[in-house]
Amino acid sequence: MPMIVDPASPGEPGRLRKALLAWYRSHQRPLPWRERPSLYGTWISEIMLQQTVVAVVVPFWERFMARLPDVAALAAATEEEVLTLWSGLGYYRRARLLHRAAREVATERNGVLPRSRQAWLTLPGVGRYTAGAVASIGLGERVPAVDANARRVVSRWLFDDPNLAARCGIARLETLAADLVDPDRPGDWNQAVMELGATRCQARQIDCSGCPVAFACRAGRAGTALQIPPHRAAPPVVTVVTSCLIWQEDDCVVLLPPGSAPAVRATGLGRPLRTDFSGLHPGLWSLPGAPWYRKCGDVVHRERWPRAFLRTWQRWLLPQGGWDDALVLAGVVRHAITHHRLAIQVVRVAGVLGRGDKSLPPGARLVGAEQLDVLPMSNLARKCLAITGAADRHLRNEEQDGLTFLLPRTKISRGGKV
DNA sequence: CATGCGTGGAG
DNA sequence: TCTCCAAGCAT
Repeated sequence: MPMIVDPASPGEPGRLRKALLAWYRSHQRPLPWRERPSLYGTWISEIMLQQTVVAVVVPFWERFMARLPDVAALAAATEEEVLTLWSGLGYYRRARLLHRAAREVATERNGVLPRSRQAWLTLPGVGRYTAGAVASIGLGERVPAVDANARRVVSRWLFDDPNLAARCGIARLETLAADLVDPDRPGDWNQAVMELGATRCQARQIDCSGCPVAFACRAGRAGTALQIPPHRAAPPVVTVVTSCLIWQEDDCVVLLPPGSAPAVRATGLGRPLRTDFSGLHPGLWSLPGAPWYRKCGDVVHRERWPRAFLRTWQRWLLPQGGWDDALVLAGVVRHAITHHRLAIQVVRVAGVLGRGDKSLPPGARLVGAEQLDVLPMSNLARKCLAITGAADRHLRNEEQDGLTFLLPRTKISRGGKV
């Protein structure tokens, strides 16, 4: 690798540091974890920020910190409590690893958080980036924190040739980035690099004329910044159709416990695309659901989905038949999960118990509206529930006991009786 | 090293 | 409506 950090060119590190830190001081956003800095709060914020935009994280961080203000409280909490606080934020494995890490700190470190990047790296859910971020921001340790933003920004500073930049691996770039970290303000430095990447130096949109450190940027000078780093081809989008059931009894709805397999398997829709959901929404409660089926452009298939799912649910709930108007297609919820685009046929039924032989599936719970707030559930499930008005309170974003669920605006195609 | 894992917002 | 993606990590 021919590229070596050259502090004297494009600018001595001192000049680069001074310019970027000055910009950061006047441009940084007043985020809550910056206003009330603590090692624990920094840790929580960094886990929440993984692959998540700042604006989404803020209310979740506030709520989490109010409920579980220190590592002892987090370790003492149940996993269900932690996941409830995480509900809606996504990537739920982060929450379980965070909880596991807190318990590890409590039992194996006398409740004291690690005091170095090296030690942070041993905790579950803490990788190279997060360890560097927490150690530099929370402990003042002079270590790099190279996320996607930092990688892009530093690559552009150091390389003008996209091919050379592409061949510089993350480990190598981390070494190069380490030499740039400001010795006196490593936390501010790392945040400044990321903030620049998030605002002025984005992947597909750059503002070199407004950049405070344009003088130190080789790619900017060469006009190659937008090609660095090379963007990877996104996996092809897969369109999927599935169904879930809103099964009401009195004022309650049936929820299945974490880890439940699909309750039914539809016939007439071909081979399911996916039946194993053990990795999706781990630890969360869910509505009774069906496997995922690949959506074809075929009009015939499109018309078959609602009826196929209705028949399937009917057979599951009322095998004795003779109650044909009980099931209603309440609507279609659209939701994206990674590269999958889901169209979920939401089917509703009420008052099954007592009319037939059907009983609750093992582990299932009848949950009232007030309980929905204190159970860990995905936003996908909440969007489906919102269709019926069973979760009207969610839509009004009312607070209960310090918890506020921020449901996204959900577009729902209303269905009728079928 | 490739893949799976959520979600909402910007363009 | 659709594409792209945003402060990664574990496996």
